[in-house]
Amino acid sequence: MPELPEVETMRRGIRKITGRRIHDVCFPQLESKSRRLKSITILPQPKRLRIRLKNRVITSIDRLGKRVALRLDSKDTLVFEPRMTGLLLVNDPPDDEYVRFGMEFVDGPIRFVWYWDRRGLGSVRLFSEKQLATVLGPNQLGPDALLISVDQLRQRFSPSRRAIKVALLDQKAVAGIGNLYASEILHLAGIHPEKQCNRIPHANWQVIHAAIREVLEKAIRYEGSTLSDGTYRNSLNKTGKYQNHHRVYNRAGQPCPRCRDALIRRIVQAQRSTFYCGKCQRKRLPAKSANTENA
DNA sequence: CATATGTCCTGAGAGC
DNA sequence: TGCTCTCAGGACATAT
Repeated sequence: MPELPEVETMRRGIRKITGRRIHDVCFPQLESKSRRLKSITILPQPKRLRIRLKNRVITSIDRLGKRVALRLDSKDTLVFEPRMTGLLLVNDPPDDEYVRFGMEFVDGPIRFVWYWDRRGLGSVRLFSEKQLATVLGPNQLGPDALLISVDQLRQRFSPSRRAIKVALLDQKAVAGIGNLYASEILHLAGIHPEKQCNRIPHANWQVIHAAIREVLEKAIRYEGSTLSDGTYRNSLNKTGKYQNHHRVYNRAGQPCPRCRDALIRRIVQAQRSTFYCGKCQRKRLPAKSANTENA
């Protein structure tokens, strides 16, 4: 489930192709005889895509939320969208049916970049400048989770009646946060995932903002999370390490790492699992006791 | 308009 | 053993 940290790790893993010329591209899945898998979305059609990519120079590599964007000297942008199981792998062509797309480079340290995708929910798409602006412009994608300011966060979230966990997943509100990191962020911030945005006190947005940065930056340092299915890998096909630092995700029934007392709970919000500590993340503040100063 | 739900896809694992 | 079923959650389409 590549989210911001995993996609940022992919971007860094291929950044040495910046300035390099695409010698050729290929579509291994389409060329293999295995008709078992559905094809991923490739736009435009492979034949036309190859014409527009061949001999183009990559001028820069950006991340757009959970997507990797290669800017070309033609002003086109090649966008990889991994969704659930997509990966960008470097060199060693993995010899299996899930390799969907490849780029070859003649010079530089990286000879090949591969787009691999088991479930095939992801896509490889080439956009003109104009297309990119309409498909992935500021109206479709909110500020990046690592760049958004406290005020932007508050302005975009606090009017909403949605639960904070559900709102954090909305890429139009803020780009890059997915199901795993939303739970992690809210646990660090001490906010109940079902708390409605419009009932979150003004000052708490600063806490949430800080938690977003802290969780995502640490996850990037550990090169993302490889879950028990082992799917996610960095560009060298190595597992991420942040799963060893998860506070709540997939830890239902285990003691909360903060209070070391209550057990992590799992609930479902918008058909997705949410994990939290009922003690550290209260929906309402504990009732004030009149007897606390009794001595 | 805001918000909620359904859909796609594959492999793993459960249950019988 | 081998079948059916459920689940995982990215983004988007459709419904309320």
